[in-house]
Amino acid sequence: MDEREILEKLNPEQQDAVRTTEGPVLILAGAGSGKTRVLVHRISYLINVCGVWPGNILAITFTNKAADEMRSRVDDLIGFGSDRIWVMTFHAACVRILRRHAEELGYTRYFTIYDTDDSLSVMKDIFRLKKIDTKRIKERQVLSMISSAKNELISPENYASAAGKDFFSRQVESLYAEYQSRLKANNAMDFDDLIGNTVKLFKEHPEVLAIYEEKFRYLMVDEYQDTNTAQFKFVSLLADKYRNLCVVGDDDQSIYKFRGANIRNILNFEQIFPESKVVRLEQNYRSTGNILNAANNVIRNNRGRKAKKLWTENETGAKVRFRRFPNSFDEAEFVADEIRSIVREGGSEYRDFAVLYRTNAQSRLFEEKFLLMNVPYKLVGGVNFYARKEIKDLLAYLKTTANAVDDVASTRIVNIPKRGIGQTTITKILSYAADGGLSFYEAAKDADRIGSLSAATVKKIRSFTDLIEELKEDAKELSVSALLRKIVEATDYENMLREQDDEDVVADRLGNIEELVNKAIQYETENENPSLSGFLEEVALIADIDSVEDGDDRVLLMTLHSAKGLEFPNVYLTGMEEGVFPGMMSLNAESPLEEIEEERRLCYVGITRAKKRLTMTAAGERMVRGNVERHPVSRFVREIPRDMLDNGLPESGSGVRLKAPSAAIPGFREAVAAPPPKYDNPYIRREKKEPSKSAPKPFAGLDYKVGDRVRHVKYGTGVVTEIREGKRDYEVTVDFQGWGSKRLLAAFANLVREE
DNA sequence: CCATCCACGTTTTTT
DNA sequence: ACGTGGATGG
Repeated sequence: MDEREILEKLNPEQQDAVRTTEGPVLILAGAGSGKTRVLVHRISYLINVCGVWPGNILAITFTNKAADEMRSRVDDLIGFGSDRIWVMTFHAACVRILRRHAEELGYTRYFTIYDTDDSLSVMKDIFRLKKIDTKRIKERQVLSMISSAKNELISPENYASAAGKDFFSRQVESLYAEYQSRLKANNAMDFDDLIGNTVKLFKEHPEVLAIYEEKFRYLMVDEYQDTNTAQFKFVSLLADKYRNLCVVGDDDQSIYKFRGANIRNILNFEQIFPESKVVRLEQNYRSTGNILNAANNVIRNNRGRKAKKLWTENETGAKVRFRRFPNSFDEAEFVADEIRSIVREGGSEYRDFAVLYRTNAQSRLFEEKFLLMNVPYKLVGGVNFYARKEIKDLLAYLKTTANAVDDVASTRIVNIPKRGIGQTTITKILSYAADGGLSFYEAAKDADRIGSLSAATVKKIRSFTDLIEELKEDAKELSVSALLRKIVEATDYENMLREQDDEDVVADRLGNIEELVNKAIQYETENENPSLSGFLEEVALIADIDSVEDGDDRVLLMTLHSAKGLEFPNVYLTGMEEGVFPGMMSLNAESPLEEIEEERRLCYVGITRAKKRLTMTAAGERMVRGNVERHPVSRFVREIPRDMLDNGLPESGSGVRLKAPSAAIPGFREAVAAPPPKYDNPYIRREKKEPSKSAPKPFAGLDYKVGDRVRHVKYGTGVVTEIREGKRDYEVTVDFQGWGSKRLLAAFANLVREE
């Protein structure tokens, strides 16, 4: 592939970005402006035109999915030698470096990676030991402070000087120190350590840094706006010598401040690298004109951003739609129902749709309606697959087998299945371990030397250590998947599940286990030298979004955060309400202005996911943590000029004809026409009136009313308890004898009034 | 040591 | 509404 071929499919700015190979480059890439395309072509240009050796290139992303995508596009474009390029996430790259140099930092190369759950159990242990009252500080709170410190490269030693000398900071400081020493004793690193320890390695061992700065002469960082201080340091250390650092990002899509992302990394790039060149990619190839306009109108309300304006040559397309429903059930039903009808009409597939929301908790309603309406969906996020109990149990067995020093893993499973080893015994073993400088597992093997344990208890412990010893032997010959099967069998895991869970839960968990075995098999076939620790590593760094495959035809349900980097023909942006999105946390924050700007960027990300059609929805009422809340329409909706929105109000000659006046339900569909918002108090309840339930009045087109007895073909007879106006039909709630309360759509239910 | 029941707090977002 | 963790009793 020659220069002309590489450049011919790129616009002038993209070409500029690709051809600027030397020195620091900042590529400001708006949403949908083809930044992955630029990165991939730039790699190809480096190799084919500049003659760079593929092994000298490091391309960093945040998610495995992004890395996989870039890898496969690079493979397609380059072919030979492309496997020598490092295309991976920050975490994966750091792990790879750390494995090689773990000894320099006092770890072994078999160190384990702790997820947040593991960190939590370590911290709980520390709290127990130090007898800290969880009423005053919570483990999670301390962990998040530690995490922020690590993101800023603040070590336990200099924590106090950074945070202050008050009692609280002192306490966190000592907890941080204790936490860190435990991780080290367990030969474990948490996510933040992976970055932080690599930076530490580079700083303390210049000879190691020399290897990698020599190796990675060309660095590329995707989603640069999301880098934190530690990641920035990692990159700048590597780039310091040759200065061929190309970062790609969009300050308007910075949405990870909460986990330490430092937006100044991108805003100040030109100050930090004065000789840098800036390339702006502002042509959008993804969305229609209307969608892009909406996005521009929302994001322009933010201060402190790099000036830019996306434009497109794409068609204007349909107006962005906004619909407001009486409650969140109706909202979910509308979305499910509409997707189903559109797909049934033909021309679209389920995979063309995504439903986005602010928090994972909002997914449930959609799941229920989708299930009910037989719309295939895939839920992304929520409880991570690898965070499920059964998976963590089995992984803990694997971890104990691979790295017997990992106390978190071994204490987790010492009594799974029940072996009669309780907290008291564990504490005794742990204190023996502490005295002798041993790990929990080593101490357990010495059980007969622990005076305070009875002979019966020693025997129970023996049954555990014998099993682990056996597994260690097996691990030498068996594949990971075979080892997993062996563990399931030896622990009689299936029967254990049956004893403690309901039938359907058991089926679910067994399915998950089977899936884990499949992952292992997949790992074995995809890797040249599969190993137990290799598998554990891969599994530790995986996120839920990574499992989204193009193959299956389903609607995707996910948070706005998970959606970053993806695109869909049709997008539903749901829960557009003050207090939901922007979330109440941002509204009540110390510096709401800043936080709301972050929410607005999130909204911008959401809008720009849509290619053809964007629908925003809101609910007048929704359940939040068990109680009903009423929220006004999100300010983000109002930031889109009214004439650019299709708000569903009957216009001349178009719109849905309502069977009953919409005024029957206050606030319904009136949002856009409502008076301007009062920004100072988003919680004003502007809709005080409840739909009157006292006097059941007949609804047009129905021959029954609340209180009537009706007959249903499947459920028999029941009493109508509620009738509500849905999007295109009435929603009737009926209390059936023997079936309980059911919510039905009048048109489908065919209810007949009983005399 | 274990099973069961109740109270509590929890929720942004994720590598 | 839900899950966790603590208290209680077996």
